[in-house]
Amino acid sequence: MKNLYALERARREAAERVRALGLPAVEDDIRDVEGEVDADLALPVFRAAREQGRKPFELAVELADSLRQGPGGELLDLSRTTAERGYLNFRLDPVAFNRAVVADYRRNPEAWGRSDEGDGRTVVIDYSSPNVAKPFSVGHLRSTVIGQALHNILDWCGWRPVGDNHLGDWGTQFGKLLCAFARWGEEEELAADPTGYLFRLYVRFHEEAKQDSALEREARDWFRRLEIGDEVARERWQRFVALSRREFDRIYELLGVGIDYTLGESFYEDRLGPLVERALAAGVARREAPPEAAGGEFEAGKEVVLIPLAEQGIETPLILQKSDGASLYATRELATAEYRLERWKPARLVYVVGNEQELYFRQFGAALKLLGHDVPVTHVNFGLIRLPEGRLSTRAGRVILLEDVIREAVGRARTVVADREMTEADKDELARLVGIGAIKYADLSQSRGKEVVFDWDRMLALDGDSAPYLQYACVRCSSILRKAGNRPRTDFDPALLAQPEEAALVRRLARFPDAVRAAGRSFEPHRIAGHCYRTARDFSAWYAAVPVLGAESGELRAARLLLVELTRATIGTGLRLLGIGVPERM
RNA sequence: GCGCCAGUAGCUCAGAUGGACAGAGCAUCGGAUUUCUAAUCCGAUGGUCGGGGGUUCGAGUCCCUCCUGGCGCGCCA
Repeated sequence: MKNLYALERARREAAERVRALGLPAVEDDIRDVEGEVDADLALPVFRAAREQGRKPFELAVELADSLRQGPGGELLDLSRTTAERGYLNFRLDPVAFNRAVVADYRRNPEAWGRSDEGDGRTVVIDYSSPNVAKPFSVGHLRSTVIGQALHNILDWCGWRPVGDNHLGDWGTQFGKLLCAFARWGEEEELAADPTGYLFRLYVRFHEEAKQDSALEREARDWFRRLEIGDEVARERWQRFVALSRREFDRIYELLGVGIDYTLGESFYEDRLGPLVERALAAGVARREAPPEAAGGEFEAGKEVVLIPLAEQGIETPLILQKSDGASLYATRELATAEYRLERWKPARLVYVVGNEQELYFRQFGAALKLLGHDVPVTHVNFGLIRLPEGRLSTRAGRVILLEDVIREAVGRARTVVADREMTEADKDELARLVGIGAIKYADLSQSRGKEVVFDWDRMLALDGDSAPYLQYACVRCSSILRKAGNRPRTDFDPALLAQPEEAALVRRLARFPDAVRAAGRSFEPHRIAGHCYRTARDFSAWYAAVPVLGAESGELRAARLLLVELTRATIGTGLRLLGIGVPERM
């Protein structure tokens, strides 16, 4: 038996009542109403009217009349049902609704907003996935922050999420790095500043390769040596990976991100050959000489292994093996997917990867299906972060280091906090929560798909629609509850919450479970961010208008204290789902 | 050339499945603090939703077309 939240029950009730009058209304047809319309829930009857050959206006009036005269409702005050311009407008019964919302929360305060949509099914989420030997830039931030939020959200929606950090620790770029290191590498410099130095080598490689075409060939050969297990290549590669991972771990620590598994591309190395053979044997893949145009750097006449996808409506085939026998990103991805399917038996695979890989993921999904795996693949895409002067490019050395952003954000927050009455250590901790929260919120509060032009002031906003605004609302709640002794009374009637500002706040809070579900279904964390922001706004308005601790009666005070607690639970949970922490004081 | 994404207030963005007069933040202007934290609240100014057609009782949302920007299109990841 599912526990439905108050708003769902109200919608169901409205739909049932309408169905009882002979109209095929579904729960989803009932809309939440907000703003100046004089209603809480509404049903447009235009379609039904058309099917019955009636005028919408008349039908709505007739329905409203019947409902008004019919039996009373549970959560709806049917006596106040009205019709207006083709809409059937419902009113909640404020007494019953307030009680229901409070009861929903009290049933299990720790699980407020949870649902069982996922039904315990497993979903593997591939996110963060930075490349070894490259600095962690703000570009990787999006995948990391969105992925972690989705992990939390899907968990709250009843899924069993498995996060997998698919480290870019294999591929041609390592050939380049090994080549560069063999030519110009200095052990002392590597020891002094591992990732910085590797990055400089990588940039230098690309600069010199413009002049010297031999370098590209040399790099490919180094990667080939790595793949066949050459000892020098192996040893150096292992060191590069270890040094980078240490660096990444430090950044995840700073961000407060913890990913369930970190299995790099190299982990799947021994599955690549068999995968290609199997694809060939099954007739899914075939050998083919690449078109002349793409030749040049490769030996003419040699064949690649590819999966043709024209029948799937994709003109570009997916190449599994280069003409020199080396593997590709796609080969490793397919092997990775098979491993994940075997190990975790997921009902869905999710990839938090940038927009630019849209075509690739269509190819990947089609190829996976051809290989006999029927699991749905979701590409959770997001827009590139770019600078006003152009896109970020590791090769061109045009990067913004995440660490610099963090330092700047925490620094700005620290300035605001400077004159607070608290210990220096508490100020540091607070600045960290606020600064990092601001960075994450800037990313998670807007829809994923859009390109982002990097702007310090916008990313690090500390007022308005920002993380600190939400954190502040929570802190005010905590402060009130602390002063009330943190011991909530339960002997009051939630129906006492009848001021306009608190009625609005209760309705807002009641929508939280919907917001979480919507975020989970669409893989869009910003739906939760938006809801939390609106909640904080409603709370702040209420806070300014209505006294809590100084309420006229003990019972009213208790009721309002519960509203404060519920607000904190809502915004606090929302922020936690987004991976943003909340301080005790600000 | 083909494909994907985007174009909403001066700036940055919300507007899921088409629904009631298009909403926020910032900026600008004007107010609020002997009372639970002013990182706050209240109010005002500000939009032919890129242009043009179409479908519909109803379009920011769907279809067509054009314009602008970004990205992608067999041996990078």
